[in-house]
Amino acid sequence: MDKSVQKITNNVSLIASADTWIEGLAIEQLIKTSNLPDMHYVAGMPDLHPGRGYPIGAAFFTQNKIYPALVGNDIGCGMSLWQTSAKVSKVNLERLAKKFAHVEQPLDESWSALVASRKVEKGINIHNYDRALGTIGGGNHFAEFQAIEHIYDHTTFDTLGLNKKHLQLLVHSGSRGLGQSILVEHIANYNHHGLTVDDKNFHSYMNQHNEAVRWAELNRELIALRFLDAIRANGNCVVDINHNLVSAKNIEGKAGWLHRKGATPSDKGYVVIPGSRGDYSYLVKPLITDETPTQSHNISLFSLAHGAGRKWKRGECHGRLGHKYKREDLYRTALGSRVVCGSKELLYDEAPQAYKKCETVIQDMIDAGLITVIAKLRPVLTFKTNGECSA
DNA sequence: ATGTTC
Repeated sequence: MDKSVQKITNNVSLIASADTWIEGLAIEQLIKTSNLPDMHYVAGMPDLHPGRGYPIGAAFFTQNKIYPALVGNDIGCGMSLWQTSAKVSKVNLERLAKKFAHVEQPLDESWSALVASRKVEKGINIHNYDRALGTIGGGNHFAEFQAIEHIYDHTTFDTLGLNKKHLQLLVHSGSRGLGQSILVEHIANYNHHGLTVDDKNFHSYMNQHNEAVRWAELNRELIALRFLDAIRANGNCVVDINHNLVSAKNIEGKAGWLHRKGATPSDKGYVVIPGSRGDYSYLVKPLITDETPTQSHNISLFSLAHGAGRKWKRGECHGRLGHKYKREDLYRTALGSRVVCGSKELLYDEAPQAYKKCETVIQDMIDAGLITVIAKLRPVLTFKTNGECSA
């Protein structure tokens, strides 16, 4: 257990074994962030990598203020896993790949009634970003059909309503332009100083943030429904978990605010930790929950990795891979899956080579006593974008 | 990450 938990400073821990690659700049950013006023604990996950000033793949605990810049622009970004009714045995990859011509367009009128009622049910009153609702976006966002590669815990697998004969659908997306607009407005007023809990705008930010989280959840739901519709299947949501958000939390008896930036909550039930498009994803059971005796909640801050973690920066991947792989080489992966990605830059930026092997990240969390694995999922078809310009 | 880049 101890070999996968590094104590970086007095209040900074890192969930990673000594041989897991973590970029030096990411550690520097982690330490720098731990020195912000009112920062009590910081925990880096094994997928930690550098971001713009603050690291990605980490959780931050404050007591009397929040830092919207730590959450970032993609408020509510997360992962949802759906069990579909589509049979794995009937998959024809090339036929499947052609079914998603329309999924980046705004939802048409046939969705209006559903969208309107779901917005009311989720308490979403904002309408400015309706055109983006139900769309994946760019960057590392995707929708991926998967198949079960191996089941480690059959009881839990069955209890969750999963079926290995049928495809799963994993959706990674967030709050699109809505979250971005909330962060931009906040930074314009407060720069990176954060908001104290008694600031007149504290509740206003939190209300906007919470609405963006619900908007992102609805976005993933609509993306999943539209991908299911495209293949004429139906499905059920098995897990949905946000990894970019700030929420109230008690840590070691202290009431405060837990920021997660690319950090999956361990106190919200089962979660999926996705690998790159050429790697397995893992359905896992978090072990540090509100029921766990308080031995060391500040070590992982009720958080887990949100993926395999970037190894290479965005923008440098084409240069690193271009001489070895032509564009056509990247539409299939080593696991036999198919990739739909009309954007050349995204095709390279999100290549499997740009990410760490997910198994090392999973193993670090197992060794740290944070998770057990329920099932391993294999990518079948990853959808990024159809067109060059929409990414 | 981003109704997408001046």
